[in-house]
Amino acid sequence: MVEPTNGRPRLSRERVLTAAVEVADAGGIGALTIRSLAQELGAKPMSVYYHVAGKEAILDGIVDVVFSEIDLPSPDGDWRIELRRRAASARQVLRQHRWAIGLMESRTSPGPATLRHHDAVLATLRAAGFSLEMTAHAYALIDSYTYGFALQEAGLPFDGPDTVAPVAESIMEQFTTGDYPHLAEMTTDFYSKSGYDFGDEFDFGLNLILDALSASLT
Amino acid sequence: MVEPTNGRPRLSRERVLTAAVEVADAGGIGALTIRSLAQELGAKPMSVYYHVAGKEAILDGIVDVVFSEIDLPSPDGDWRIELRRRAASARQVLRQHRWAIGLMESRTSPGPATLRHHDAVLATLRAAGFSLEMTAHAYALIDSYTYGFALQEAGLPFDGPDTVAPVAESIMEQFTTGDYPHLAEMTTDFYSKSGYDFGDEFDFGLNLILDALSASLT
DNA sequence: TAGCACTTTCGTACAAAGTACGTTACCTTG
DNA sequence: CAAGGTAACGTACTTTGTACGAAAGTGCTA
Repeated sequence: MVEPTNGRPRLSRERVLTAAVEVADAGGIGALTIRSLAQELGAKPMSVYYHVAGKEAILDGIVDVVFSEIDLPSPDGDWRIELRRRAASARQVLRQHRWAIGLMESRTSPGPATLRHHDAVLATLRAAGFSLEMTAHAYALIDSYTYGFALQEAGLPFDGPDTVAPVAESIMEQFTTGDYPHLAEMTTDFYSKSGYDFGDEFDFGLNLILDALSASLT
Repeated sequence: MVEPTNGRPRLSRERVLTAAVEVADAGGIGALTIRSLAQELGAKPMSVYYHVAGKEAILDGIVDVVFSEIDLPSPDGDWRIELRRRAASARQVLRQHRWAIGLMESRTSPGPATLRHHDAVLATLRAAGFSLEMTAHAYALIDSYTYGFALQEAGLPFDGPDTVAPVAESIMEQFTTGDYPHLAEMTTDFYSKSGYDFGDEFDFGLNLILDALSASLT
C-alpha cells in the first residue's frame, strides 16, 4: 500500500489536482491537457481517469484547490481587519493562478473549500452585526470588487510597476494618437510615470468600500 | 460585387464575428468551433480563415464585439447618471454573453471598441472634475465592481428571482447540513424567501461606490 | 465577348486532444 | 499460493484547429 514496485508514488485525486494546478500555473489553462497532466505525473493519460471523472471534474477540482489556498477570515476578530486580510489573500492567490478567474465563470458546482470559504465570510459579516439583508449586500459588494479587481489585473498585459510604459505605448502606437485622447493622457501623464503600480489601486477601493459599509453599521 | 451566384451573402470579418457571438450565446464558448461557426454561416470550415487569422483572432474579435454593445457614457452629462447607465448596460450585455467574462482574462490585445469604451469612461471622470490620480482610483474601482459582479452573476447556477431555492437546496443537500451554518442560514432564511434576486444587489453596491466617490470630489 | 488578375471559397489531410473500452500489472487478504 | 479487488495502461475512435493548394467566382480591360 505504501509504494508500488516502480519508484513513482501512487496517483490519487489529490496528486492529480495538484499537478493540474502546477501545469496550469506554468503554461496557462490551455496547456492543461490530459496528456500534459499525465506527463507531469509520470504516468500515462488513461491513468488519471481512475482518479477523476474527466476533464470537467479536473476543472471543478482545481478551482476548489485555489479557493482552499485563500486565507479564511475569522468571525472572532475585527471584521474589517479580517475581511481585508481575506481580500488581500484572495488577490494574491488569484495572481498566482490567473487561469482560475476565467474558470470561475463556467463552473457552477462549488466544491467544499469554496463553500467553506463563503461560509466564513458570511460568518464574519454576521458576527460584525450586519443584518441578513445587509450581509447579502456587503457580501455581493466585497466579492464583486475582489474578484473583479483580480479579473482586471489578470487581463493586463503587464505586471508590477515600471512595466506599464512599454506595453501601453506599443498598444497605443497601433492606433491614431488622437483617437483615444483620455486614454493617451492617462497613459503618458500618469500610468507611465514614476513606477505606477495598478495593484496599489486595490487598497483604495477596498478601504472605500469597507468605510462605507462600516458607516451603515452604526 | 453585390451578391454571389449562390443565394448566400458573402462572408466578411464582421459576419464571421457576429455569427461567432451567436454560436457562443446559444451553446457557450465551448460550442464555438470553426466547424460550428462555418455551419452557422452556411459555409465550409476553411472559408472563415480568409476573413480572420485563426481562432485566437476570433476570440479577440468577439470580445471587442461585446464591448461595442455597451452604452458609452457621455462626458457632457451628469457623471453619476452617465456612469450608472454605462454600468447597467455593461451588466446587461455581459448577462447576454456570459462567456465573454471568462474571455476577458486571457485576451491582452484590446480592440478598437474596447479602447473607445475605456476612453469614454475616463473622459467622463475627468470632465466630472477628478484628478488624474482620483480618476485612476475611480476607474479601477468602478470597473472592478462592474465586471466582478457580472462574473459572480455568471457563476450562479440560477438566473432571476424564484429560481434560487431549488438549486441552492440541491447543492446544500450534498453536504452535511451542519457544515456550513451561515451559508445555510442565508439560504433558508433569506435567499430562498420571497423572490430574492441577486441581480438587485448591483444597484446597492454601485450607489455606495458612487456616493463615496462623489464625497471625495467636494 | 474573351482573357486575365484578383478575391473568395473550399477539399484534403494531418496533428493534437478527450476519452470509451478492454487488458494487464499489482497488491491485499485469506 | 489463490482470488479478487485496485490501479495503471494500450489501443483506437472522435472532435477540433489549421496548413496547403486547388477551384470557383468576380470584375476589368482589350
